[in-house]
Amino acid sequence: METAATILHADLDAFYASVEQMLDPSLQGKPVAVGGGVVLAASYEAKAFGVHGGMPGRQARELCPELIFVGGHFKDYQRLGDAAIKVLGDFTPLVERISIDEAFANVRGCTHLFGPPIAIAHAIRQRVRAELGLPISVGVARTKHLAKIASQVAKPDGLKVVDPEAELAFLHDLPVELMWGVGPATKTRLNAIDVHTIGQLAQIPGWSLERLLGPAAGEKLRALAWNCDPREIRTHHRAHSAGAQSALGRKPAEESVFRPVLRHLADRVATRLRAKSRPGRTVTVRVRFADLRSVTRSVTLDAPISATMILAEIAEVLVRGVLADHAQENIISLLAISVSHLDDRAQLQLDLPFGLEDEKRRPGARRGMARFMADRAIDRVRLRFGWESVGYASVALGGSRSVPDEFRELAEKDL
DNA sequence: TCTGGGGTCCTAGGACCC
DNA sequence: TCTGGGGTCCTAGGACCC
Repeated sequence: METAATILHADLDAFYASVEQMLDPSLQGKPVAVGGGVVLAASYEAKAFGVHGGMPGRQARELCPELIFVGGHFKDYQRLGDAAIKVLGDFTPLVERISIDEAFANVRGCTHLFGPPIAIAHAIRQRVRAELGLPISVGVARTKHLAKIASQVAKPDGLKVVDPEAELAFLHDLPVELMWGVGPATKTRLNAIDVHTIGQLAQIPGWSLERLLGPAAGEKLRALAWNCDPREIRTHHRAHSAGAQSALGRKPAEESVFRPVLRHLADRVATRLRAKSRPGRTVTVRVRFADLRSVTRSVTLDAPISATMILAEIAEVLVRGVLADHAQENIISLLAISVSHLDDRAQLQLDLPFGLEDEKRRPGARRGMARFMADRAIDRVRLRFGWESVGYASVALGGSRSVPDEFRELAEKDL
């Protein structure tokens, strides 16, 4: 654990919206929303009206009549997000990227080159502003949790340093929902016992907190409230799962609906698994009904898979099972496929065509090999001619998707 | 206020093994 | 042989994060 405040948390402000304002100066100072049907990101001017990410576009327009919708320059988001994180990397190799627009860094080892952490934080903000034209907030503290909270407090376009001597004084006045791990449900439970600040949470006896929130969450929040955060900067992560989902609006729960959607989802997921040579053993599907309740089904195979059609068929069997168990539901609003238990072996390997139940142990090697070769061929064609040039179900779905695939790709984590 | 997509972790019960 | 304990894996659901 660090003894000095050398952990930085850097977070680009209203990232997508800021990029749009930078690319088109006429948008500066104005309420901007990226997206259309759904708001993917809102500028600070739009947030002042109550507009926020995830909100339906219609509702956003009602809150803010002069709201300007822009299409979204997804390639630029990726490029500029990478460039901003790279600025951190110019100071230290100890960088942990959290998402497209956010990262931790530990500057403990480079202060002799660049000065104290506050000077480095200042330099990072200036460089991102000068070189990329984007506002970025930075928090500096002794722990990741505190650095993250500091950057939230610093927003927008600010810098906040938490001195090691003043940590609890800083932390305990803040509302509990600023803590990492306190979302709407936990906030409601804490508020119900009259806990509103992190300081109040810190005063709750451990056993009481664990009874309220469960052993893991209780212990974790109590530790964080007393600023015991042992987490180190981790420079490389391996993903534990990969998935894709698609909101459907309201569609009948019929094969003609779910089959093409599942193929498209399986295609997206399996292609990523193959690209990283990380097949997985557990297939999970999620079906959301009209009332937004959702049900999951999963199966764990004896061998990992990454072939598109095998994944699609297993997903289909699972979805049929869900629908059979909920025969009274005839409208579905979302389908999802996720593959977990990803193979950790680095080397490339062939897919074995395992299916469900009795198929679980039956090789059927010829069918599997044919599918594997077909997938490889499609992967190669796409590499040269683009995703839409060939595929199983993309054409059938073309255009009907609510969110552009470019946006989906931004959210994908490296496997 | 129920709206999009890609992830992580925790819980609880059951099966199974030692 | 009716009585203990520990560990691992699987499944389903929930909360949370960006």
